[in-house]
Amino acid sequence: MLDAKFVRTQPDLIAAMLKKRHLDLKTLSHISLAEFVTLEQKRLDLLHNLETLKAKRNQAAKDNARKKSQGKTIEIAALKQLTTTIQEIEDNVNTLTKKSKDFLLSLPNLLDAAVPVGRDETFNKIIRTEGPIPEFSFPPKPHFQLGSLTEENKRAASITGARFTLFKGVLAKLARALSQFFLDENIKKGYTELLPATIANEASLTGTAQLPKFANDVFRLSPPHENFYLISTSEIPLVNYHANEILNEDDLPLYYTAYTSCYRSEAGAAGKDTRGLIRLHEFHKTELVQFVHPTASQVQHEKLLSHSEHLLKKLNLPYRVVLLASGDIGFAASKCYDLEVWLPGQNTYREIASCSNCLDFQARRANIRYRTKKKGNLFVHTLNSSGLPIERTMAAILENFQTETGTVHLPAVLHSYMGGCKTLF
RNA sequence: GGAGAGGUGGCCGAGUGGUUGAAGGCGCACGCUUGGAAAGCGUGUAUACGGGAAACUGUAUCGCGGGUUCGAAUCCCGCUCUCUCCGCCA
Repeated sequence: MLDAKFVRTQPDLIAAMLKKRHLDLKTLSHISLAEFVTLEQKRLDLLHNLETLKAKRNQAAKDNARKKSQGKTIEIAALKQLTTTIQEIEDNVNTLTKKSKDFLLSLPNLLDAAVPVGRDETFNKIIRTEGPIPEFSFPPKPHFQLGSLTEENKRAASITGARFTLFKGVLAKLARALSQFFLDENIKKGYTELLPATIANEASLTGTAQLPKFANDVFRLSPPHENFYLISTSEIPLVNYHANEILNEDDLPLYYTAYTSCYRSEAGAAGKDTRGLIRLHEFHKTELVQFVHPTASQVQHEKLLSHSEHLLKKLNLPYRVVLLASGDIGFAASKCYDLEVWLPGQNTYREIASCSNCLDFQARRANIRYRTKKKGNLFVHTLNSSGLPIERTMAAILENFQTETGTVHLPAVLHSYMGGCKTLF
């Protein structure tokens, strides 16, 4: 969420940001920027009016208290009328305040100056490419044709449905090994491990900005549990871990990591990536979240990126770093790097991690501040990155390290996590 | 699921209708004291929004939302969370 005062005093900057993002305000909100500015003006006028009347009432109540203690009579009729008037104006103010807040919640974050301007992902900027692309003496297969994945996917579909998966034997063990490996490495980098619930409430999803705009992308429980949602990422519990808190300035930065299941409805993705492990309704992911001092967030963003990259490097997976364009970047992010891993079976790079600096956008929504000695309580900056998703990493391992006979050589760092097993299938 | 108790500032804790944004304590900051430290003494110490160049000032906030009242931390209703006991349960 952006600061109300900022939006009403500099609406042109908001308009410019929306244009860069190629977003039409009409699709976000039923009121325009100009209407918001007049709405705010009206709200502040009424608020001033209301506060004057309340001051009058408070003074009268104090006078009455004194009179009563002196045994004098109290004049009530006029004050009764005053209370009625106050209630009417207060109702109006509340209505306007809610409209104003709804509008602010529907606005995406401001963009960093470094974000490439462009309509879609074709404008993303490739920052660097890491690791040699493997060469095969045979046509490399897509991951879903390796091992027992085809068969297990059928079973998963019959148990649940499309876009669900199931692992058996060594693949189940590989998933487990990866989760342990990721958590261990993240802890080494200074992250504190959390194991949160994978259901969160409406306030938490609003805090990280999955709500109100992206309600279609998440699974919601049925009544009477309609205030509960399945988390689409553990960023939700990790960021909201400190919701409504005032942190110590000296404690920043705070690092958290969690391995959880993640649930996504993939509402707009019909027909895309229908086979294999790339796009699932339920997948597993280890996530990285940082709460940092505003002056440090640029530097921390690069550091966070290096933490995600570290995992890919340890696994010897070839990847590239991409800076997302204004039309492709997420709602809450002001600047975002994607890590894209090489998938030989598809002869392309695919997103495997998303590393975002949200500035104070989420902190404002979730009310996460830090205490300063001189400047009062200020909003922290939040950053998040994948560290890493299990299924997409498995797909990358299977495809990059496959052999002509169909076996797969595991990266050395996983051998101990696999109980000494070095080759799959 | 049943019964009960509770939610007050950074923390602990008083307050059951009236100049209470809230006693007292702890913590913290600054000063005095000391060779130095501790103790002691003094002063200060919530947040948000609005107005003001500033000093300062108005409003709101005692879990959340409603209600009663001239006036609510205090009374009433709903919700929520925590704790204790019972039941059930991985």
